[in-house]
Amino acid sequence: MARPLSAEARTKALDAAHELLLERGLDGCTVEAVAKRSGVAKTTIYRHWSSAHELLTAALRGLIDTFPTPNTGSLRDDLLAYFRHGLPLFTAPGMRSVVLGLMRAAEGDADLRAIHEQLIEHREDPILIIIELAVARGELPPDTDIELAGDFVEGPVFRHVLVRDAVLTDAQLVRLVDWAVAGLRAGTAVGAGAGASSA
Amino acid sequence: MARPLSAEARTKALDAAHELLLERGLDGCTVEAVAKRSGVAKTTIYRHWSSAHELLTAALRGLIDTFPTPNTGSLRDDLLAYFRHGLPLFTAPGMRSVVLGLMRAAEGDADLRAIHEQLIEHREDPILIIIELAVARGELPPDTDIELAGDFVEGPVFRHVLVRDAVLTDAQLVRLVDWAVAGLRAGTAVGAGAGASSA
DNA sequence: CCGTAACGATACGTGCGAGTAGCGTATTCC
DNA sequence: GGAATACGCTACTCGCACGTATCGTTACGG
Repeated sequence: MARPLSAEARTKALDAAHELLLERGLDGCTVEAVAKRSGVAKTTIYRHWSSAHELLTAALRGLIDTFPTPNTGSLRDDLLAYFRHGLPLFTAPGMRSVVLGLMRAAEGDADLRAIHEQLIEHREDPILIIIELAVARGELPPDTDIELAGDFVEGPVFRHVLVRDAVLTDAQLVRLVDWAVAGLRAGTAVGAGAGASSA
Repeated sequence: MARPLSAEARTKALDAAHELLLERGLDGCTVEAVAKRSGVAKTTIYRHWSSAHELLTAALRGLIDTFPTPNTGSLRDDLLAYFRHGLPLFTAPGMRSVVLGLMRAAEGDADLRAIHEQLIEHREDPILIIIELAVARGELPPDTDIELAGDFVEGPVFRHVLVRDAVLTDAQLVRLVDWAVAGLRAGTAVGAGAGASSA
């Protein structure tokens, strides 16, 4: 063999795929669109990835490896740091389509399902790690259902940004986080409002 | 004119469309699929609806007009009633695809956008009405941001069911609702756990 | 009871993206 | 420096859904 697959073509194609994902979402990230934008010929793309599917999953994996897992020692601060970093990504023009499309695709697609899980499921989701840390610190009750708490914390942001397609101001984010932390803390101390003595 | 458009064909097509939406989601509800399943010829479908788009929106509207707005006098009970009724619909095999696809489509599609808003936005969303009632009753602080509270309350269920595609047991639902109510109540009465003296 | 128009069936044409084939050119390993 | 091979390009087939055209058939209304 005289000539290896060029890293340049690969990089250019992946970059274009990332751009298309962010700008036009999952449906806009077709092989033909990637070829057109990147300048890499469609045939060349098929030399690097055996199918449109593999290109897409590769591009997606590249995108989701950018979420941080803050550890400030405070649940509230961890959550704020996480959301403040992740929000711009979620609010990219096509990112809603990516996330939502991913969920749809996850229904019947093994490869996308794996990405979906890495994006959202246990052990890979920074949110869950943040909550586990809070439980370990004693900031949350030891019997806290981690994954359910993850829904409780991240769900509101999801709904606001992805479902309602609304702008989430920092003040609103802070309020959501405060509500969530208060709710989780009240989780055990049901009968007593005493738990709220935190602030 | 000698023969009106048959209500039977219309009904059969809409029924098939509903089935397809619930079973196979937005993408599975094509004119050809509706024709095949309903036994109504594709040409006939186009006599009733001028485009695939109109058929789809008609079918969607038929689906979303089924959500209740309970008013038990208790925020907690209203929320539980709402979710207990709505959950089976959300968890139909294709319903996630419908809701999520709707959000994606809502990005650029005027008609779908209208449905999207009816489904999720202000004044049409039972969740928001439930919260408004709670505020009016004094169960929640008068300065509560209704829509943000809607995110806070419904978001967790969305994430659990739609995003994570997990089963939501009734015990988990109760816990989420309790967390949410506790969080919202703690909203203003920050310094004092006193507000929780309700229960 | 007769005409009108909806009905089902079939066959098109269109658009678009996946994936393939063949060509001439450029590059890199040996 | 030469052989192998990736590269870009063009052109193609295929599948699928939309939407239209044209049948013969059937049912309703006047």
